[in-house]
Amino acid sequence: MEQAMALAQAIMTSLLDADLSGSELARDFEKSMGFFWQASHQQIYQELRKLAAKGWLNKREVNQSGKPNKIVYGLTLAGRESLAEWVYGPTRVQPTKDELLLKLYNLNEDNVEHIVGEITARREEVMKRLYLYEAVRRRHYDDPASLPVRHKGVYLALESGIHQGEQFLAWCDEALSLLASVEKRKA
Amino acid sequence: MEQAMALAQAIMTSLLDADLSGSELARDFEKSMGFFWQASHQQIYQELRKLAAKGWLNKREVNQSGKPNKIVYGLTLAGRESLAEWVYGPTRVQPTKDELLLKLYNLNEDNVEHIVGEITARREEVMKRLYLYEAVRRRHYDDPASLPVRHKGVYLALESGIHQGEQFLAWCDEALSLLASVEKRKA
DNA sequence: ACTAACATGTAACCCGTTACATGATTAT
DNA sequence: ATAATCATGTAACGGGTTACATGTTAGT
Repeated sequence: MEQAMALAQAIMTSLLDADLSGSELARDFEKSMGFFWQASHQQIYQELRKLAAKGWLNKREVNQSGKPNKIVYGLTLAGRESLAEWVYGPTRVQPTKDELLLKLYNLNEDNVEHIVGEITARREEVMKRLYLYEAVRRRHYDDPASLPVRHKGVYLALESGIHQGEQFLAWCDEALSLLASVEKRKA
Repeated sequence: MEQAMALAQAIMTSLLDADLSGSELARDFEKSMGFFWQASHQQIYQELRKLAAKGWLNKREVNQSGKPNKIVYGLTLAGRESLAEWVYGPTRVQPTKDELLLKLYNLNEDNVEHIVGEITARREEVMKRLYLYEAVRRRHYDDPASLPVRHKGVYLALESGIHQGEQFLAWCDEALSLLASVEKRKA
């Protein structure tokens, strides 16, 4: 039934604490679990319909003042049970595909400069996201050991994102310093 | 023309140094660039046909003693030029989707034990790959600063994999130590 | 002969992306 | 009115995965 990457479970997980509409979910994916899961709104609306048809979600329309109505989805009991079971199933990882690393295999005197530029730009992006994550950590997860169990899990996921970011910054610095010598030699 | 992740360029990059057959490419993807790019043999055979049709690769059959014949592909001049241009195009990243992090959002007293088991298993896997990468580094990239330009790029890609692995091990340790307290409290 | 490994494929299906469409509300 | 934003979709396309198919060589 579930062959592909678990978008269904990602959505249901987002609904653990609060009922959300499609557009809210799409925004949530960018912010909360965005660093290890992404989905477009088209994907989400489609999946929501499937999940509702399976009886794992229920839907209700909500009037909003100043905005068009939204359709809010919530987990059913069957949905919660299915999600709880899913945790014991096989775990898949879909490793990163990064064209930047591929480009590095094609490095030469002509394109060093361009690639150095790309690395620099990526470093900036990652640093910005890292600031956000660390702000969240400081605000909500100051004392991890005292958190309730489930929040410990969320904290660890966030930590994973922070570690990855820091690792990437360190790698960028190493790369830029190694490539600086190439650029000089070229000049 | 090229909308999706650059499998075509990944293949052509693998053919920069040596001509290879489909099955050799499939094996190469697992070993050399496997940590940031993966492709099944079905995907590769299909893409090879497209690339040959475009005139970016040429093919020739090679007799092997003790094995069935293989069809070896090599870059044409047009292929090399197209690859060199591609480096200046936009760079896409397809971030990791990791169900383990998603499962962490669903952490509770009942499943902690299972999740701890999964983290431990993943730690083992990553450590094994890390040993391989570090062996390669020690053997071929002992003195990065003195490498020819393109090998500097390959070295940096490898370094990226090593950094990621080390970061992941550190994260596992943090996670396991935080979750150990949960398991004890449960007992 | 039979099995196992190697090498190259084909076909069906589904997921995810891209592009486009529709209606509601607010602001100017 | 018109433009801009929000919210919810539909449709087409292509890439990737899964399952299956075919032939070759080596070993027993």
